[in-house]
Amino acid sequence: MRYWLFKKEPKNISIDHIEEKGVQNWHGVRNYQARNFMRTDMAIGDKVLVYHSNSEPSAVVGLAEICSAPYDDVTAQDPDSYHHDPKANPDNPIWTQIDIRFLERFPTPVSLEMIRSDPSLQNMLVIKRGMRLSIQPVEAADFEIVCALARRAV
DNA sequence: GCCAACGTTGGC
DNA sequence: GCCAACGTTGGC
Repeated sequence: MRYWLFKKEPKNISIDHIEEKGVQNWHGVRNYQARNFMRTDMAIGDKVLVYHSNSEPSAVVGLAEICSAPYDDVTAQDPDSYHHDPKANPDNPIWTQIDIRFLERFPTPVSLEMIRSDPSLQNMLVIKRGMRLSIQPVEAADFEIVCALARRAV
């Protein structure tokens, strides 16, 4: 099993949305590296840290799991979509999405600052300068540490 | 295939 | 809202 961090501004998709819907399609990814993670490296059951970016504070706020195979992100073909890509069409959908299932909301969100100040989490991609990937692989050890921090009672 | 210009991301 | 850092685009 692999571990991932999915980043989104909460005004687009938040842990509230994911909990409410139970299953959330993760659409709107328009970066080839992030797309290729979905296409080739993810499997059903992989665990996903849900991260709120551009937030107060930006933080890992919950846990989900991959619950579908990758499939076409048709919002790319919709001229009215915020995520429209004029190069995408049914013969060449270009972009991919995947479904995640809500598992848990963390009692203690793990903020960027907490990750940055934890000596054992210094390899996490999310704190790397200039890191903008919206889908990032996470090491198993880092995943366990983040979950342990997040599940502490406040 | 280089690389400058541009648009976007996202922390602050 | 600012702006550093990055990915993408397109002229050459």
